[in-house]
Amino acid sequence: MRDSVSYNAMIAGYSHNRDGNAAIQVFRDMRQGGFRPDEFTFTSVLSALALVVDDEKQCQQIHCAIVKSGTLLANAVPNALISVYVKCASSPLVSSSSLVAAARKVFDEMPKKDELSWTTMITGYVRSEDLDGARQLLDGMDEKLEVAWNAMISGYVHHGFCHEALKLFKEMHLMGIRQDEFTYTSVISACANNDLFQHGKQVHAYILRSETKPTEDFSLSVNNALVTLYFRCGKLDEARYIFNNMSVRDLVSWNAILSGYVSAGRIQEAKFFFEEMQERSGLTWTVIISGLAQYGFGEEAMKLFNQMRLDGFKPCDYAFAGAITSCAALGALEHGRQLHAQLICLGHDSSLSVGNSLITMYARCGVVDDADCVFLTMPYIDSVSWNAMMAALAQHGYGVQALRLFERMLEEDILPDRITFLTVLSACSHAGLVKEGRHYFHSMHDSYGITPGEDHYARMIDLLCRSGELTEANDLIKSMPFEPGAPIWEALLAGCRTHRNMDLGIQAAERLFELVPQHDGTYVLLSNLYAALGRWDDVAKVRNLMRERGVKKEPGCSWIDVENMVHVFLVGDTVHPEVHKVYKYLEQLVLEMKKLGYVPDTKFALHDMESEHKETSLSTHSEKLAVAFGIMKLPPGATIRVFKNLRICGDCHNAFKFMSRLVGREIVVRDAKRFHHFRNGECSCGNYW
DNA sequence: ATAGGGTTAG
Repeated sequence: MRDSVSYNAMIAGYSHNRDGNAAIQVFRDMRQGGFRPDEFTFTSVLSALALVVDDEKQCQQIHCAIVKSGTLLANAVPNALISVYVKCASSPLVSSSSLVAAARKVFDEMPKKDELSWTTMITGYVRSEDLDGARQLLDGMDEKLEVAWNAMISGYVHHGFCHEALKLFKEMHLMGIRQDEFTYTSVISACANNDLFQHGKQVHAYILRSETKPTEDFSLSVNNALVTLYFRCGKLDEARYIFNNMSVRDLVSWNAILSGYVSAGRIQEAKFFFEEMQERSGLTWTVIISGLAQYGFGEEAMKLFNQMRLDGFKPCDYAFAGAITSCAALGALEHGRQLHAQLICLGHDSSLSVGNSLITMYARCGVVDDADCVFLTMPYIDSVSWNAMMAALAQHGYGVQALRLFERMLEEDILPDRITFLTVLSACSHAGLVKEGRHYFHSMHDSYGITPGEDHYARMIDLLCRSGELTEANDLIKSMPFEPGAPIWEALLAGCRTHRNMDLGIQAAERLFELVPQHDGTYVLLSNLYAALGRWDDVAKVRNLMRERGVKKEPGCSWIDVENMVHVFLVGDTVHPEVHKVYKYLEQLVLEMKKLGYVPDTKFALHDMESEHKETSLSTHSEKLAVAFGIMKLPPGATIRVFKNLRICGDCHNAFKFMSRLVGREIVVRDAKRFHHFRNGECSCGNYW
């Protein structure tokens, strides 16, 4: 036979071990056995219920039982009851407002509220996003209760009201309320996340002045927040200094220094710290994976994504987004599809960042339709989604559709940002929409108050140059409120090459030689400009200049995904195991293509900067090798998707038109700038690239 | 009962 004391002990035991359901079951047994629950029973059972509650009825039932038992007068019981209502309110399945109101009723009826009552109630409002409700309660509180103030401040920070948080922080100081590490860390991160670096540094100075005797825990958490603050304001050395001088570091410290270096683009340092870490969390992996993906280390990112799983971590949606971004960069369509399928199984596919990265992945792998499908089926979208989808259309030459999407975005009252306009301008550029480009370029400032940056000017100049408006482009450069940098001159030089404007082209090249003497692109463009005019002596001069200055041309490199394996070909490749078969096959193809009227562009062969030797035949271009390999290996009718690190060569572009007709297949080539879809002898870029 | 470390778009 049990007595009520042993029931209480069992309930408390299960509850302590976080087994809420078991505790509740014992509670039911106890009541069926006719035992009267007392205040100790209810405090245990309420903390058990808080672990599993997801339904308003459960709250009401226990509330009712408590009222009947008359235990509401002991503060521990109503406090725990408030806490259950609050927990239930933050469950996604219920409407929180009535639950918070019920909690508030319990709170109001308490004759003597204690610190816990106030804090729990205020946290309840914050959790259910009722910041005004929380604030009213805080303002009506006579006690100087720092925990409640901290909860309020962090509530403001998490909901983006960082200025309110800072105001409250000052007020707290003026009212002489004790401030602790919770206060400081919240305020520092508010500053770090909202570009309020001056405020952040003031807070730092204030802490240094005001602190009496910092405990170990105080220093640890405050320094963790400070490391992030200094990274965000670009003071890498100061962040590192704080980290180095910390007497104790925990996982948060290491993650802070890791993500600091990642977001500063210092991948080498990030990798170093990642390797050094003794303990890692899911977040650690997510940070390094997305960092590697973003800065062009796709293979490494994928490797770590797999390793993360082997280490027993379940990747969160952000980690998946990083892996998907890697697939986008690598053009690993099948792998990307597999990740997508896994996400659907895991139920993560409604995540915003996953959806956004999928749009980009499908687009950068050449299948715009699938990108569009993701975009259309996402349950929530934000400006990133719109930008990603517009970019997808723009890269594939669907300029008009991209602009139509932009107009729809405006109709739906989504505010365009700087990236939106970058995308809009490149959509115009890829599709030759000069008039539209001019209009949007002006409207970004006039209608949306966004000052065009150098990158916007560069796109605009690119657009003007492509359509032959070199004078207007030059005027635009002169009208810029800042000194033109490399991107501007590059756009101008590229345009001059297309339209054979020698004077302007040389002018641009000279500026580029000053600004970025080691950049191989300048030499290539200038040499192409000379070649276009038949000035072979000058072509040779540029080559010599390049050699003298020790500038190396980045070798052309193309790759193709066949059966989930990436096959890489370099220009004039001799490394790929099957490359000799590929050369033979390509020769046959060229013979057949000549019958259809293909004439190899020999000018290109002689003066192309990509080939080391003038005699080298055109067929050694890496994109030709990769496409030929694809035709050999992929099943009949399958689309050939090839990726190239540089821009596609003119002769290859011509050759692929014939090839697509000859073998009756679609050939999709992604080069450094955009996509080319070859189908039935035509290219989607309309020779405008 | 409150905090400190993150992501996707060009």
